[in-house]
Amino acid sequence: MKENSLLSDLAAHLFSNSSGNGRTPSERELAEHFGVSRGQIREALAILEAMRIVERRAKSGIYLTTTEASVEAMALFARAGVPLDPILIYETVELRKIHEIKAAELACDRATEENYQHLRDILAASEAKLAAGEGLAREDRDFHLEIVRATKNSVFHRVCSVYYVMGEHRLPIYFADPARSRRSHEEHIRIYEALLARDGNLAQALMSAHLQGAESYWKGLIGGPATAAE
Amino acid sequence: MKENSLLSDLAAHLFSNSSGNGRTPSERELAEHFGVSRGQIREALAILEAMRIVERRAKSGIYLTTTEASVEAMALFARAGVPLDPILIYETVELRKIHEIKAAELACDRATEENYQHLRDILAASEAKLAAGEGLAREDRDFHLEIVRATKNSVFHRVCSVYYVMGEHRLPIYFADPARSRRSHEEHIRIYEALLARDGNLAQALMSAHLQGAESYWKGLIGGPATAAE
DNA sequence: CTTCGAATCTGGTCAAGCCAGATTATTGCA
DNA sequence: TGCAATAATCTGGCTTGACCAGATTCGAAG
Repeated sequence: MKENSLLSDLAAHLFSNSSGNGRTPSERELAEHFGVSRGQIREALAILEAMRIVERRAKSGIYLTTTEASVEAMALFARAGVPLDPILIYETVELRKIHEIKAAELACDRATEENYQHLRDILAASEAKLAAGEGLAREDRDFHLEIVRATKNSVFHRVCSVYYVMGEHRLPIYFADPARSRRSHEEHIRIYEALLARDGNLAQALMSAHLQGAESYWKGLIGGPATAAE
Repeated sequence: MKENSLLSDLAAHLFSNSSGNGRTPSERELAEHFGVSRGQIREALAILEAMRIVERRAKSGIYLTTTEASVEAMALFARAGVPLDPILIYETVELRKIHEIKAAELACDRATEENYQHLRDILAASEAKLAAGEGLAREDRDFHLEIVRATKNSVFHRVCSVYYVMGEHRLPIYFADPARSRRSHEEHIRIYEALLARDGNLAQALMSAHLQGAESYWKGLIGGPATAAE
């Protein structure tokens, strides 16, 4: 959709065309290689530098940062349309479990009427989508993020948002199956009820079971964390 | 240190000089306002757009994205030297507790000899720093991140790295107190021993207590989550 | 083989300009 | 007066060319 092909192409090119010391081709060379002006290259490099993928040293050159790519980088790449390594998806699901189970617990203590209203709205929208035979990708994201929002921890919400940005291209596939969508929706309803009852233990358990579904799905798809087979 | 003043200045300027529809001044106006060329402005805008703070519509204008700032934005701002809202620090500490307690548990199952060796190296470096009367900011970060790394979940590690980037300017203050540094170091040792013994429950408990110290510190400093004073 | 200075390279920055669609102002008709 | 068609203007996207000054490199002198 909103792809920035130069950004990802450039990143790929830098990784494969850097010297032993991590120095990459010069801006001028890159510009020529990609058939664009230096300005375009500089703009992309500015982003890459902000992501800490690259370091620009004045009058010296551009160097790859040895640090592994940051979350920001992952998110930005995802937003630029760069596909995510399957193993990262699995890891992301594991993290989601950690985050969202805890979020469900905290939400039981901190959720306000506004949160509950939003959740009801989202569930109603889900119902409508299901009736229309459409996927629930957006509603699923909204539901889960609303629970995180109910923790009243904005950083928590921001962090979790990243997952959904990264999974933006894959969620629709997950929800393409009507039966899965229906089951997911019903689990959401039960989670909502637990939250409303402010039953922390139940909410955690339900959320855990709910996310287990996603985990098994991805595990089955990519062969687990240690045996990632195409 | 690595400040990009134009980036933060520009962001601030955009927020206060946008029309009702979120449209900001044009690139040419911004260039003139900041006394730089359009190229500089475009580079900064590219980053702001990558952070989803701004949207550039061809032949139309630059518009503020209504979405609240993303984690990437927070991290990038932090890296650019923009101070963090105190309330966000408190929220970050809460999140750290969620993450790192779980990380300690997982690390007990998954840590390899390499992780243990790194932890030992870090503890030794801490000892040296303490003897030299220096702060432990870097070693503290390394210790905690190594435990996260031991979970063998790279996304987990990336997410947690963001916290330390955001707290980069404040950690040195925390560790300026020798007594606090010493106590922190000793807690690290005990956590390491629990990890080595692969005692998940103990590791969790120790990590929880350890982070409680940081939480109280920040809570005392900013007056808690709901009563942020000054 | 080392040393030191000059030619070259590099990122940082600026200026001026063209393009074509979006936007806005203006004109002219009903 | 009201509105629609038209022209002038504005805007981001992108390119070319140039200058600076420190980093780097390379070759000549010792």
